[in-house]
Amino acid sequence: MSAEDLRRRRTNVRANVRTVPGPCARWNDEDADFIREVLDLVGDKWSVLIIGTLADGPIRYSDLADAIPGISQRMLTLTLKHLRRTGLITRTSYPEVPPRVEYTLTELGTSLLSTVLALAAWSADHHGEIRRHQAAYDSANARQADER
Amino acid sequence: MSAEDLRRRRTNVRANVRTVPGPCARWNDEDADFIREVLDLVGDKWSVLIIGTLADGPIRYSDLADAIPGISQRMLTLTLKHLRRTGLITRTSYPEVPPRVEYTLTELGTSLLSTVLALAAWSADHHGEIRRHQAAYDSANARQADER
DNA sequence: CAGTATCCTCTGAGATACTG
DNA sequence: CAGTATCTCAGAGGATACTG
Repeated sequence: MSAEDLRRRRTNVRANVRTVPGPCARWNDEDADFIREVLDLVGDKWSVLIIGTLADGPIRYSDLADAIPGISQRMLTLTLKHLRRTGLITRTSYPEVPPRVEYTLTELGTSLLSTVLALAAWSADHHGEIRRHQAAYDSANARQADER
Repeated sequence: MSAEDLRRRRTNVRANVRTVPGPCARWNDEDADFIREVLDLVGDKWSVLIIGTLADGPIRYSDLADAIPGISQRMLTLTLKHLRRTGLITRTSYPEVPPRVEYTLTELGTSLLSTVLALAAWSADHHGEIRRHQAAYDSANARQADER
């Protein structure tokens, strides 16, 4: 299945159902799965940060830890395993003393990175707007709480 | 800050640091925050599904529940609140009997949707490749477990 | 250096029951 | 219809200590 198909397909499914009884369209299970798949991949706290760091070229475990403030060894190791299993990164260990291990972004990983960066860019672009909405929403809620 | 800046900025920061002591670049805190912000927004289990459903036009609470199989009332309500607070959707209640409430995607929400759909499309495109990597990784691990 | 192994906490999310 | 109120639990993630 191709990229452009996704949007088209869901729209079609929706349209089909809508013409039958009324408004009650449902997600195609497969489409929902694709969303779950990416979220499972990049929806966690560290994956994107790691992938972004690897974008600058191969890097060692400890340098990775330094580059990503706040990550615990446990989470670093776990996330690296996860990314490796998915084929987004590769691990190369050099039999030296002291041991050296480098992590590298695969082509698959690079292709994902650019898509994810678009998301971060969206956030950067609309950050102000979002903050304004949140503030408005919160103050409206505070007023409601007062009235009670 | 603009969309194109994001990539450029991080690269610069990285380059600056790299020229000083060695490889030990760190994420700019602000950039990492942008990533956290989107993830907090769409990284959960239901947000994207809801946004995607709203893309077809305003829809009522109960129709939303039907359109998204598996979601609980609690999660639907909670996620709707979250999206509303961020300004991605709006809520309009019509004072009728029985009550009618419609949720509508804002422009902000629409702009996010298209970006997120790109991610889903990526998943659709690389799904096969990912599955192959996972299978390979798992069987390699199973062999290791046997050898022990 | 590059990880494991444990323990612990806290939150995301489901199930169920109730209400304006 | 469109929610709210509780209870519950699994697992994501942190802290700390240990190891090939």
